Formats: sequence, structure tokens, C-alpha cells
Amino acid sequence: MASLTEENYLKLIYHLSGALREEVSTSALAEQTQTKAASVTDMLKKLAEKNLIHYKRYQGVRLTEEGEYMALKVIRRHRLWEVFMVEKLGFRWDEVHPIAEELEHIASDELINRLDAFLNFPVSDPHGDPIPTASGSMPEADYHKLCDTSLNDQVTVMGVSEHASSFLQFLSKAGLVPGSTVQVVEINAFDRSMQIRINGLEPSFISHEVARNILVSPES
Amino acid sequence: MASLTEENYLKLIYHLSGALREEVSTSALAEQTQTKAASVTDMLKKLAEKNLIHYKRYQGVRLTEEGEYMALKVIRRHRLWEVFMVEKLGFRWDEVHPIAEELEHIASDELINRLDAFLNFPVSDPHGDPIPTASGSMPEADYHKLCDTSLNDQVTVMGVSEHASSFLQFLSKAGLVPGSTVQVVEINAFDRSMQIRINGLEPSFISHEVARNILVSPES
DNA sequence: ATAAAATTTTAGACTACCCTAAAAAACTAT
DNA sequence: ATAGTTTTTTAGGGTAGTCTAAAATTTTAT
Repeated sequence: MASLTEENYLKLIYHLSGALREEVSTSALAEQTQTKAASVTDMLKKLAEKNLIHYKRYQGVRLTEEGEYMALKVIRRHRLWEVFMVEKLGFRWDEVHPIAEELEHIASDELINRLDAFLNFPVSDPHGDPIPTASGSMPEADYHKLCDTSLNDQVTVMGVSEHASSFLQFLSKAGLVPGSTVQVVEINAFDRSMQIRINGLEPSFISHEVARNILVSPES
Repeated sequence: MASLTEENYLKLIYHLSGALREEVSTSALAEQTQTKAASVTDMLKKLAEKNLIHYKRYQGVRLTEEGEYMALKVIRRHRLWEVFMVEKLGFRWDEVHPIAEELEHIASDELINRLDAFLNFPVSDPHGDPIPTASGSMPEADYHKLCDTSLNDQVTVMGVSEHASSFLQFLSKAGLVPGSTVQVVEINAFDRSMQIRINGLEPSFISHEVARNILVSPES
């Protein structure tokens, strides 16, 4: 039984620790939670007490197995609700994150598993992020960044690594959404910007900053 | 911006004040919230401060117009989520109340209005309770109690006034759910128990206690 | 290697919501 | 109408989660 605040810390530690499950610093947590480092330290003590994190003073934190399990449950709930809002309620992909931040704390497993079935067991959310399974494992897809795609290669957009709504709205307008086909037409060496052909249409220009935050996989 | 706890108090005051909008006592609130009277007094002061209730010491409380508006929003959210869970996720009507108690505090109007549309603007929840409109008015239906139905009259079950899951499960088993047709076949004067014919089938026996908590309207 | 800078933790305090015990006000019964 | 009972409020205090200020530890730079 973790409180809403505890769940948010676990989720955040999961995200900040990255694929390599590196230690997360107190200051990084303070920045993301919009609180002060002293408050974070208090919470870390509590989470360590509950065996949800490995914590030694001044050493940063990692999730325990139990902590990771709980973080993945929160992330699973978040992403399933996002799918629900986009697929069933007609929200745009750039609108759903803040509401999912609230819905993710409704704890009923029965609710979430029925929702999962209602949505036909989606494997990823509207931004292409994988949805953890009910048993608590995260399906890790090996997408790569659009900016690393070679000239003339054709790829499919699978997701994004930046979720700011302004970025998502830009992508919608450009047609760069999960499922779109992209061919790299030109790469400018000096600023790494690209000309790309989206779904076979006229080439468009995107900056390296944009290309870096688009996840793609090779055409099948 | 009312907190989760404040929302629960407003909803409770609404329910306890009844159709006549009578004053609600501190002790009634303490009993229902599973807290002590002293704690209730603290909260009443805060709600009065925010102009959500009319409160004079020792006099009980009533909702202000603004307080009632907020209570109705919470009740609207609760009942829409109940419809969602039963209609879309396949929950039984006796399972949804505790989960709706959590979902009702997700505040987004956009979410609720889209959910309302997705559900085809239902007018009542799975227990027959009316769903307040987006503008904050409660459609009051003039149902009467099954126990007040005259011998041989035929009526339609519209809802219930008791929501305990054991009661709801009993009704499901008996086929006494909203929409069922009931004809009163016999009334026992000494204990006011009844023989009733449900959907034209063989007569069943129900106690006054059961009949008192079933809401019906005359056959059209 | 050690002084300066940065990070993290401790100490003490605040708010929201809850508590117990005691005081105040309102009912009730004769 | 007044004494006893019940209800409600006040007073003082506790926990979760936050804060500021100061102390402890680690990192960085020379």
C-alpha cells in the first residue's frame, strides 16, 4: 500500500534510472518532483524503510525488485488510461498525460485488467511507449532514433522520447505519428538537420533536435 | 479546488440532507466518515470559510449553492464511472461502488464530458440513481417504494435505495434488477412481506425490508 | 593532498487532516 | 424551570509531506 506520493517517487526513480538502472540522485528527484532536496531525503528514508528502494546516505537510490514491480504497475495504469482516452474518448495524444497522472493512482487490479481486455491488450500507448504486463515486466523494444537513420533508408515511426505537448502537436501537424513511414532524403552535415519524406509525400525539413526524439524501426 | 476529503464531505452532506435539504448534524457526519465529531467540526469550519456550506455553531450544516454544485459534480462523476464499469468493462452492479469512490475524484471536466458522450448520455447509473447533468442539476424522478404498491398492481423496477453489495447480489439472484416487471400477488398484513411475480414467472417471496428498498414506477 | 564548491542530510517548523480530553451549548424529562 | 444527558466545540497534540537553515559528506580543482 503505497501512498499517491510514494507511487510518484517510485515511478520517477524508475524513469530517471534509465535502461541501465543507474543510481538516481537526490537532486535529480528534487528537480523533477518540484520539491527541495531535504523533502526528497525524508521520502527516501520512508521508501527504504518499506524495502522499496536501496538507499545509502549520499549514495543515490535504486529500486528494489518490489519497488520496480510497483513502479511498473503505476506505469501500466498510466499508459492503459492514455490508450483509453485516445482510442475510446477521442482525446488527442498531446492532451492525455496530465489526466493519466491522476488516473494512474486508482489501484484496483480488477479495474485495470478489465480495462486492458476492453482495449484489446494494447502493447504500447499513444506515444509508442510499451505497456508493462499485468505480471510486471516491461516489454523493451529496440527502436533507434530517427537522427541515426542512414540516408535513403526507409523506417516506421514507433514512438517518441519527448512528451511535451508542444512537441507532440508539432509532430501531429507534420504527420510524424506512430505508424507513419519516413524516408531520409537528405542529411545536412553541419547541423544534422534532415529532409525526410513522410508517407511518400513531399519532403519536409526537421531539425536534429526533433529527429533525436523520434523513435523508429526499420521497414519490415 | 476542493481536496479529496473536502469533496467527500460535500457529497456526504448532500446525501444526508435528503430531498428536503434539511440541516445535517455533526454527529451524523462523524458516523458516516468514520471519524470523530471534533474532526468534523474542524472540516466544517474550513468548508464554511470557503463558502461551500452554511454553518453556525451547534446548528448543523446545509450546502451553499456553490457547495451543492460541487457535490453534484462528484456524484455525476461517480455514477458515470459506475455506468462505464458495468456497461463497458462487464463488472456486476454490486462490485463498482468502491472503485467509483476513487474515480469520482478525478476532476477533469473534459474527461467526464467525453465519458458521458461515450456512454451515450445515460440518465441513471446501474442502481437506477439519476446522473446529475453537466450543468449541475439533479434529475429527480418520482419513483415509489415497492412496499407501497397495491395488490395486483404491475410496476417496473427503476432502482434501489440501499446499495450494500449483499443486497444487490440478492436482487440479482432474484431477477429484481432495474427494468424487471413486478406484479404484487399477495401482501401479508402482519409482517408486510409480499408474494410477487417477477417478469411473469412463478411467484417469489420478499420481506418488507427488501420491498422497502426497491424503487418502482407504474407500468406505462 | 587539500581547499573550495556542490550535494546531501539533519534539525526544527508548517499545513491538512485526524485524534483525545475537557468545556460549552442544546436538548429532555420531570 | 432546572438538573441531567447528549451533542458540539475548543484545546492541545500526532502523522504525512512539505519547507528553510545549518551541518555533514562528497566531488572538483588545483
